[in-house]
Amino acid sequence: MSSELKLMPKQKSPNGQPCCEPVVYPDVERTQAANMAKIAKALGDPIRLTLVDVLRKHAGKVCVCELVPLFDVSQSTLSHHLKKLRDVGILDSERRGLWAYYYVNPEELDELSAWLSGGS
Amino acid sequence: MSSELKLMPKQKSPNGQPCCEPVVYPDVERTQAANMAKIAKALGDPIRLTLVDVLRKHAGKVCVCELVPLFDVSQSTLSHHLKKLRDVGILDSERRGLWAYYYVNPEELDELSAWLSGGS
DNA sequence: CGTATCAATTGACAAACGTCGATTGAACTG
DNA sequence: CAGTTCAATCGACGTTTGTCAATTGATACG
Repeated sequence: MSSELKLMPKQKSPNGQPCCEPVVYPDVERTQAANMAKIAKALGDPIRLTLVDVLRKHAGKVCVCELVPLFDVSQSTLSHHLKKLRDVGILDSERRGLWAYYYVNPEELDELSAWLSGGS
Repeated sequence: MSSELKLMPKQKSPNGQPCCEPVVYPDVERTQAANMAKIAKALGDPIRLTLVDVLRKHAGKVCVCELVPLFDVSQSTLSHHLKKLRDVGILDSERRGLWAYYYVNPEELDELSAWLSGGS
């Protein structure tokens, strides 16, 4: 987990032909890249991606007790995945009595979404 | 790494109030979710995300020898990241003599991109 | 031929991950 | 109060990850 950037290739030419013409450089900032990678990583599990999908489509806040039976994993495992999504900011939660309700923070997906859509 | 889906919460009501009104269910198919999670996971590292960014912006095929000096990691580590991106189909490569050239398979990002953009 | 260069592979290692069962803590019920 | 229920946390486990140095394989040069 790092991504320090340098610049400029060396491009030795054995027979005179260069390996390539133009010099290449990154276009996203290091901090942008790190943030988007963090979001992508959180989405990089089928259960977590499905959780985000369910919560996004639902638009309201959804009780954990409704989410657990959707998956074939234990309650503690699902809680772990919810925590992971909350840790990176994709989800937020709210407690009401015994129950906990989760919902999506849509803005948190915007940067990655924009980048993926080809826009710089 | 699994994500088997069931259906229907149980929704016991201690005092008569249900924990929530509507029943929730996943909207993406299991195989879609698995595929998108695979792509997201591959993008879940700052170096790999930056590699995709560089190659996407560049539009032509880029020599590995130009990519290595952009990052503060060893040549073998970068090769490992490139392989990972190629394994999930985001990148393809082509050998010309001593050099190897990588380029983006843009369609491979479309499904995740569309999902992230709010479209089902 | 022997040497040099680029990129992929191997082997090692610590860190992070996904999963579970068991426990804990909080809040409601009777 | 004692008992129940929901969700979070803990402790353990096997697997995967990111990294490096060293090696290998392929190709080019003299």
